[in-house]
Amino acid sequence: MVMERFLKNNRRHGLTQEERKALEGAVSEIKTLAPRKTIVRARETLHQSIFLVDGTMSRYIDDTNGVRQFVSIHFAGDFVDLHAYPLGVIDHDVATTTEATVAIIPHTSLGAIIRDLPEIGPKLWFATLVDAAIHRAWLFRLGRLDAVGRVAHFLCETNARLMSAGLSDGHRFALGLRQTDLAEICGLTTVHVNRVMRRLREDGLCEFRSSWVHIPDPARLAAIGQFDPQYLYFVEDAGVEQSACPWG
Amino acid sequence: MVMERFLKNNRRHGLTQEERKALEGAVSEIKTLAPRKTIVRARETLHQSIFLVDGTMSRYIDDTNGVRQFVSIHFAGDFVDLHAYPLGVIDHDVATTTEATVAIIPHTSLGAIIRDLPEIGPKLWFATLVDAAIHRAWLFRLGRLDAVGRVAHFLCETNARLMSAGLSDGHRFALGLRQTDLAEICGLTTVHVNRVMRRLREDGLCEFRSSWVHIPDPARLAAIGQFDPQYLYFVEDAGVEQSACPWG
DNA sequence: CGCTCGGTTGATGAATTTCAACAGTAGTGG
DNA sequence: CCACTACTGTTGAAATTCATCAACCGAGCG
Repeated sequence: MVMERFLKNNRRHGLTQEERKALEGAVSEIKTLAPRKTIVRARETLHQSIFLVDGTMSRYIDDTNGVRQFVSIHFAGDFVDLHAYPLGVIDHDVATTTEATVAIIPHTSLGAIIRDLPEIGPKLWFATLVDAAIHRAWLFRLGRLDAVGRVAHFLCETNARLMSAGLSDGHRFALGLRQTDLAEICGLTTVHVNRVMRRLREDGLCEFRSSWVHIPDPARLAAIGQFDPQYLYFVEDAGVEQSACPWG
Repeated sequence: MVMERFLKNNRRHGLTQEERKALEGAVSEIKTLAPRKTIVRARETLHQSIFLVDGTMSRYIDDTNGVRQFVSIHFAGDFVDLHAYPLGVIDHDVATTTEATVAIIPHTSLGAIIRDLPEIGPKLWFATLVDAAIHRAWLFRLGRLDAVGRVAHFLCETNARLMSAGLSDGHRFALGLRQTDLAEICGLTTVHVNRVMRRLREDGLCEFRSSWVHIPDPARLAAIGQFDPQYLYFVEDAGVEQSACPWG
């Protein structure tokens, strides 16, 4: 049951029972990682990828003064650095934020599975491209939203992703992030994030207390953050014609 | 010779002669597109992808007021929306910036090629993941650099990419972008980009004249933009051990 | 000539950072 | 139980960056 959440919500790219079994059979090790540890460093050549079973992890790039920019945040069910398989070398660091349970999958095993089950390759490809789509949404967030909008957008995205993983009821979820982390995600200072959080709290838009987040009115928060979950690719729009992708 | 530039600079993922021929044979149409036209809209289901033979194109997301954020810019040799093949539906708009010559490749043909030439799939996957790595660099740029740094970083990246495509000598290149475009790339206003350009000009770091860019001292500009081209994945570091990727 | 488009400049104000200090909470050891 | 420490959150004041608004310039072109 280690990978039951992987691609769970996608009709078109969901895994078959056989494919899921094969992936789980490829797990070489399951381990628990301490919180706030860097697991992989930029420029490393990787021979394995990390599937996140429980907890949260992040990917980030530090500037020359050590100021950090998160480029991704991952929850249970995410294949955190699957892109290291085709890329070989990685261009950013990977770390835990909370304590995390991870399944390690060697790239040699991945290669074997992809050869044996030709339909799984494009599904893995798809999974890495959803990460890219999320990158694009983050670009929009940083480039075009003000501080309140950025935080609101991130919280909406997180709520949507955690809902899809069964980890949010749509209004409330646990989140192992500090205000400092929000700052490093949203390209702001900690001080300013603190002011933004107060503003959201006073406006009844979001409570952020002791790692619990409560969103009374998700629609209103989404409006402020100009959030539209389409880029998360959870479900195909009903009635939309399928593309010609032979693996579709 | 339509696709000669594609993956040209990558030793590990470079195409074989046979693979290149197959891709070129899959081209259903070559056409010239007028500048500043939107070619694909977000949420469209695509049955073909665009390979850019000549000119420049962009991908962008508009906010609710129509203010634009570029998420990607493409030059000759880029497979602009190859990710539409696994994704099916696209999460952003695609447009020309200059007049552009493009080769259209139907997804059905792509599927056939990938079935026939099993080694090409991972190379295409790789190409889409380099785009994702560039997205991450853009996130760093928007999140952690000030206005001067952002513009400097973008110009360094563009110089590096155009050099790799044989379109820059390392100091000078043509660029069909206005200051307004730089603003939409860097998350700034046009007015502020103008002031940044003046500053760079006065400091002898960059001339930006009538679509020509001149960079007298790329190293100094790179320092200001904290630019490190590793994320472009042009060449593998010599001596770095290869990953276990069976397609490597 | 007058139009349009892209670039340029100045004045002003708002958003955000910076620096600095302090508060609350939990853990730890005496 | 208290003192001490460490960590996260909170607040204030000042400085800075960047956006906004408005005007003008200069080249290209009908």
